[in-house]
Amino acid sequence: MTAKNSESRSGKTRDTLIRSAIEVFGRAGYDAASTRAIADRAGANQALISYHFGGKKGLYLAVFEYIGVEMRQVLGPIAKQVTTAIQALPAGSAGQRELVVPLLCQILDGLLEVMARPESESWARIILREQQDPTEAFDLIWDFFVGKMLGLVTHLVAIGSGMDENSDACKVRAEMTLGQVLIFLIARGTTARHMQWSELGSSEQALIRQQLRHSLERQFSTEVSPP
Amino acid sequence: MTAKNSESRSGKTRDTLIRSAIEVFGRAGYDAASTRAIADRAGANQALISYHFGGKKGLYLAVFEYIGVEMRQVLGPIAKQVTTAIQALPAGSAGQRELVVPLLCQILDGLLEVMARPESESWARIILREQQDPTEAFDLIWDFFVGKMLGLVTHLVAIGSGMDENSDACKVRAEMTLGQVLIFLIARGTTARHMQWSELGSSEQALIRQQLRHSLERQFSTEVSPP
DNA sequence: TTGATTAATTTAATCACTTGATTAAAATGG
DNA sequence: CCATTTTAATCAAGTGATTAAATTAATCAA
Repeated sequence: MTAKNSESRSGKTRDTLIRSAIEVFGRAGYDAASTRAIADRAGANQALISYHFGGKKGLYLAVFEYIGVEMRQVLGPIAKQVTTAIQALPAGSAGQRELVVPLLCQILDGLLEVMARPESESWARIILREQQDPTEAFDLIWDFFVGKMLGLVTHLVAIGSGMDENSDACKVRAEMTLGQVLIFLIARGTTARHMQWSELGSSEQALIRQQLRHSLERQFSTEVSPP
Repeated sequence: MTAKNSESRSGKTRDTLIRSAIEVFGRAGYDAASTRAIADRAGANQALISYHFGGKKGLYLAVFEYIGVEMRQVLGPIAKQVTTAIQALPAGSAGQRELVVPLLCQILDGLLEVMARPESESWARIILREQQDPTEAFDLIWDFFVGKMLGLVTHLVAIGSGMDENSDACKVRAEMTLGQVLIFLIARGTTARHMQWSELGSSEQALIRQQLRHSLERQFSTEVSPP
């Protein structure tokens, strides 16, 4: 196989096409995004999509592969950090429970920051669309993004709430926790009107983080909760 | 204007087309949904879409009008019930604060129930899509669905948390609260894998409601929260 | 109750246009 | 020179919209 590195001529074209495709797919959705629009934005010939990716669907998959790699680079370190922080303390210890809220904040803040970046706004849109009708493309990011991050959150929620990590109740609780921050990425239309925010800038993110921390502290404080 | 009631021949055709359009738009999205597919599913001629709605876009708007009416019928009573319950008690009273969690549950349970119904699964998909790129169609449901329901939640959160109802912090908190339940409607793909749920049936909804209540009680219990 | 008249509705055919993919020729660079 | 990559032209299929003809149902006169 010829090198896919972005140094070669072929590699550069692939890169440009993928980057353009992320924008167009994100804005229009898979079906409404025309290969011509993608090629035009990339300053490339339309036929190159078939040549390099085998077709529109191939390009779409390449986009998810690309996003998966980028996402791993940003969220990977956070995931590792959180994992080691938990494992550093004995399971069930009070110290571990005290870590739950700050670690949850760390994960959710990272998620918010990554997905709210102007560059990755298209990511969020693409993933959200795929989310509603998962195709094979979803597999390319599920393992890490959802599997790993959601798994970590579930683990933390289990520690913080005393629930069994493998119980449905705990998983539900974990998704609810994620929902508290994801809502701002998903319901941008509503947020824009409700808050009269034109963008999800740093000050808006700070406010969300602040309220998120309050909420998490209330939910997973170290006091015992009623059975 | 000739009657639009579903008794007349014209009215029946309009009704059938709208119902079919909800399914097709929901499954495929606006662009990917072809007028022929909509007409076929409705057992009608494709040209009738232009005749009755002026075109594809007109049909799309009619769909939102339809959804808006239906949603009002289901959520309207809940909204009224909650409003009167709050107003029955003096503002700032302890009794009012005690109502916050049950009333929030009532709203969110209603939302979950409505949007999780098999018939309205398509609604959720259409609204979510529109949410990401709001067009004029969004206006047809914003006022009630988001404006009113979100407004009520914001009001309850204000009472429960002691925040100023008009502050950004309170609005953020309200959206976070809604996010806890909406995530299950939005991230079906993730939920399906994480929980290994094939549908959002009554037992699944019951589990969500239960955890939701726990979470809300922790967040908005009557104890004073730190400033 | 008839049968003709008329407007509203439905149908089939066709319009110009865009879609994703393919092809053969041209260009590029090692 | 030659393999790789890019280009322009073309394909069949599908798009939303429009048209004129056909059908339906209601109205009025007898």
